[in-house]
Amino acid sequence: MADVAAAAQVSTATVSRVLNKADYVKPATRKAVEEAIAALGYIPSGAARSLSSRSSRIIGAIIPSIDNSIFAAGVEALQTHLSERGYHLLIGSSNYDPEEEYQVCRSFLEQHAAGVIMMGETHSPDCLAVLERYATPFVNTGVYSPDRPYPCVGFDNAGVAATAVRYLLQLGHERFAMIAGITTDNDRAIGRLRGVRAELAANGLELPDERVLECRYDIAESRAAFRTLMRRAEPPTAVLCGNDVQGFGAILEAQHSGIRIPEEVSVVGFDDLVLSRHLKPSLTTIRVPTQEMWCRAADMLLALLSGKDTPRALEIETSLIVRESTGPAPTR
Amino acid sequence: MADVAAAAQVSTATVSRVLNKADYVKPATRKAVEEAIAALGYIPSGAARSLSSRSSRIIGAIIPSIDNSIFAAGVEALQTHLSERGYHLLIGSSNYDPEEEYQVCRSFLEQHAAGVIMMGETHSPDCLAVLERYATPFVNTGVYSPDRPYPCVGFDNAGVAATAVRYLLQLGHERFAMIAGITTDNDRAIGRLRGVRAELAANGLELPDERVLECRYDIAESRAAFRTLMRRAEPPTAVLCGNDVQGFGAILEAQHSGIRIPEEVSVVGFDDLVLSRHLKPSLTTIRVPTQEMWCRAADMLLALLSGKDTPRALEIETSLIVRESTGPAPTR
DNA sequence: CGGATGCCTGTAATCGCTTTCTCATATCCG
DNA sequence: CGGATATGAGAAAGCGATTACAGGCATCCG
Repeated sequence: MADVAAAAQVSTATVSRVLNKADYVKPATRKAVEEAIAALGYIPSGAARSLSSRSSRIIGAIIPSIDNSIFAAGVEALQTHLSERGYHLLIGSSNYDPEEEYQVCRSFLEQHAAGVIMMGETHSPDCLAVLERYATPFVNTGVYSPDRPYPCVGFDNAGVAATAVRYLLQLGHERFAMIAGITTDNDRAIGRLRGVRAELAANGLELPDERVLECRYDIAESRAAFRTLMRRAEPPTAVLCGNDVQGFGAILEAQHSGIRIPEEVSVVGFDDLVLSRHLKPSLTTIRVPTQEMWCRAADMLLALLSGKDTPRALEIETSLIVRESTGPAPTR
Repeated sequence: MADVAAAAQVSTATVSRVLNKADYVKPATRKAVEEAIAALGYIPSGAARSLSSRSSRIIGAIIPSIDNSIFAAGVEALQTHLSERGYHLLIGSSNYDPEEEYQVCRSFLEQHAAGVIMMGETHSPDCLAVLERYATPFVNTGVYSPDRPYPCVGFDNAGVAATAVRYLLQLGHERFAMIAGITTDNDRAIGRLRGVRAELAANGLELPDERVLECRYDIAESRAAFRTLMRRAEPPTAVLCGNDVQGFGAILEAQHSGIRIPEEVSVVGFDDLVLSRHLKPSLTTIRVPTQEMWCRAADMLLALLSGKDTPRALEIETSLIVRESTGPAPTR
């Protein structure tokens, strides 16, 4: 920076002013500084900046697993969105484990992250405490809980899952099953399962435990789960999946074992991944505008950072996309 | 840090020594400091550290697009691998554009990245220059060019693609087509196409331009490309895809338009994504151990950073995975 | 025409750590 | 037992920015 200042015949304070677009700087001076910067190929030190300004342009995002289309698409959108606003994205994955999430969070704080975006609202007390202690704002995504004190951008997983159930009820289904995500420490998975249960209960139907199989968002495991369900004495006529990947597992397993979808059994996914519309049969699912969700979460976080006032809970619209994998309940 | 030092009744220099695991510190003193750190919930400032030590624990990775399973899996593995070694991963995407890559690279340098990992070996001169200027080592992944001066971890795209061609030739195929990735600024896509062309030429066969369709790694575009190829007067009996996603497009399009794979046409992918084994027919492809590739790239970069000596070019083993999507050439 | 005002720029302290000296103490050996 | 050698710990100088604070110089107005 001293070199730039010398080259432009100004002080480092002025260079700093030019860099930060603030304050008064005479156009001619500004130009001289900018030319010096370009000529010297000067890149300001982010470390020094954040040290001295007590703020950084780094945002951390903690994702359960990047290796899942839904998160990958979100991270991609987030990265682009942030970089357009001059921020950098630090990523970490928690593997759905609050303790790992806490560790990642600490490492973000170590890097002076200005804010953090996390999935869900189930965080370890330590994690919340350390964020609080370092006065670092955060936003929960994938959930919508206006009554809770934490900023969030997402939707009501239970309510949305209930929508899918209502649609299947209209089609005359009565024997339901669910391939759910692992519910341990995963409020989204829990919410979806709860929503399904509640809506069925409201219609006098039950979802017995043996009709709920939890598995990871993994095609092989989901295929196995679907196979297990369909081999039961009384197989379900409708299978709700916790996520599209599980829906893919169901459809692919059906293709392999000759089960006809939707004639024998209807399948509904959740997320609307790109592949869903291309499979045969295509997958009926809940569309979640992932990219938008992450960008809105970033916006909210940036607003929080700059002290702008912003709603602290934002609901993202989801919609049921009916495709080929669902149909009327088979008549026995 | 001063608080910690005070609590442990030592100087900040000693706290620093404890933190950096170096130098001599009496076990008792070390323990006192560690307890003080834990008691105060102290998190050292990465910015101050890198400012003062002129080195950071940040590695930047520039990926063309995170929203592609192959990169997502790689990034996931990379993040985990680095975090186990005390490093943080900064990510950026280039959209296959060298200029964007350069900008991302600059922003990494701004954050004092200790090293950078990039895809491929096609980088803008500016990018190379700035990395050089800031003495920041980098590793190219997805390519293997032992003769070039830049560290790389990957494989010979042309050579590997040729393997797939040889296999198809053995099956009696003579009319080939290729759904290639967009070759602009993408040396991997170029290499694969070149390898296919070369191997065919070596066997007296030609791959005319009208039998090569470039499209993005996107199911919809690949479906369209496959459809176009198969509607030709003389459709190919073997279609090579630049990537598994394009292979998925081919298989899914075939499912929809009633084209029988492999009876009418054989399809080969590249990468061996998870879905490949689950589609029906399952996709014959080249397996690329992505996770391993990224981890080895990280290892090489860390070795470069610590001055350890390390080979500067590492070849990753790929293998042809024969599945259901390929078979003998149809007899006319 | 003098002082107030506003615009622009410089000086220097500071951010939280690392690291080089420097020095005190403990250990060792002949 | 004395001096050389390790070992352990502190003092203080930066690292490269930001940001009060201060001050110079036009401009403006009474």
